Amino acid sequence: MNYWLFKSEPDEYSLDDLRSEPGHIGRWDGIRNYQARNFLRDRVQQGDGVLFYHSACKVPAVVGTARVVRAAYPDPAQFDPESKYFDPKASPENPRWFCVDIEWQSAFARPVALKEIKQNPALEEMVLVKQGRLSIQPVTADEWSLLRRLGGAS
DNA sequence: GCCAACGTTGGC
DNA sequence: GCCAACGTTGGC
Repeated sequence: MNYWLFKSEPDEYSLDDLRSEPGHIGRWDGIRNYQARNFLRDRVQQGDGVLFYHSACKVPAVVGTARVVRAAYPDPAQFDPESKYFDPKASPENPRWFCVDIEWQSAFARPVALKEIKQNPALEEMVLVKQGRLSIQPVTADEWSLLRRLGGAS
């Protein structure tokens, strides 16, 4: 069982959007960064915990949690010429990009802002702090527990 | 909207 | 196989 932090722009896909999906399950697609792709493809397992992070917005913050319900499979959008995520170099025989399915789990009583995370000495080793621009990143069990506590998760 | 941090691409 | 150009990400 591993823990992750997934970033999403709330204007594109927010935690509430995930909750609104049928069965509270949504596809985490559109990842087009190689470091993030490699984590998604090689390391993210069914049952893993996900901190849901809102990026590129007024108050970047961890806003809740989700759970991985399906491990990596080829992102269908890469084969769709109509999609903005279309990749002409990808083929079903040789897919380049992957996605997972996640299930909404909880919304924090209080979002934990990036600013607050950066100021907390217990969180200074988070990838979020050390390497800013990575949209899928590993989180330790201690970081997971602390973030949930700070967010007032039950 | 600027630009810094990464990784990939491709000319030579 | 070097390295400049390019694409993506995302805080500010």
